[in-house]
Amino acid sequence: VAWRSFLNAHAVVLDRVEAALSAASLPPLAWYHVLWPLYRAPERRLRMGELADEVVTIGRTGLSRLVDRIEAAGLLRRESVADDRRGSYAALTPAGVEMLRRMWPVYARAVGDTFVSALGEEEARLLAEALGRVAKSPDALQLL
Amino acid sequence: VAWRSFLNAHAVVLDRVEAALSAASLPPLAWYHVLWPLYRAPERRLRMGELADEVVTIGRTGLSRLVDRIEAAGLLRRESVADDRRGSYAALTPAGVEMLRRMWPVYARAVGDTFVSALGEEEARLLAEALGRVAKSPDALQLL
DNA sequence: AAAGATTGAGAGGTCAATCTTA
DNA sequence: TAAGATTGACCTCTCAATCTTT
Repeated sequence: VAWRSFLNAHAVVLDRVEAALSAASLPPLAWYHVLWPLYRAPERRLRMGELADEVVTIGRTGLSRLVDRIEAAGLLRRESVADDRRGSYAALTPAGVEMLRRMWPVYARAVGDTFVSALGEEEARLLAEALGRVAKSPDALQLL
Repeated sequence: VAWRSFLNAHAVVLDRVEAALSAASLPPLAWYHVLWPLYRAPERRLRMGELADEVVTIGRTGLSRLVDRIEAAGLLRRESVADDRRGSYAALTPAGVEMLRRMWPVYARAVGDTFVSALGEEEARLLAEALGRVAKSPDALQLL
């Protein structure tokens, strides 16, 4: 029913987005999902755990490896935390900011063309509100 | 905006679904996505290519491997095609039908609890219609 | 040569165990 | 002992190459 359309739409739009990024010789969408929260953060850096909470599409362990790759590409670097020597920051570099600037229009255009354009203004507003509720539904973790 | 809630909702609901299946000692959702189209098909079987078109969340190559595993579990078997010796069917077995029966209530309940329950009746209808349009938007594959 | 499907090599993900610091 | 983060072993997906049949 509604769930089916939801799954299909997700698959279709993501395919188009990745294709658009790839066609522009840009990194995959996951990189954007990491860089963007860093850009918005107070000092343009976040602790790994905080970052993991933002990047909903990947687990804490996968994030570690992903950050490895992005760091190797020079778009962020790890920094140690002053008052807690266990933790580490992921901190955006200037090259990372620049990459965000290049990815954004491609990402936005792909989503606009395939997703937003299929929705009316009013529908988009309604959908955002309804789906916001989904994300906050109670845990309901009564196993078995 | 709306897109963000969409991505979050997708991640949240899928997590819950996989957790519910796993807690019930059932296979992952992808198996359901393969078995269900077979169940609906004329002879409870489809050619690999047709099946790949139904299972939107995976590519043709990944489907080959996935079908390997499901076949090894005895839920389907491959059959040769009478008039085209290149092709092969994936055909549901009785054990496959039984597995669908066991997965369905768990899957439905998880989606119901996290997704449907957060939407109103009217919203669900609207959403299905709007997202249906997304899946059918034109290809727009003017690279670069 | 092209179509249907699978396979080898490699990229990227998870779970459980580990290392370090609190 | 527990918390923050990473690593080792393993699993699954994709791309390009392959095999078979048309």
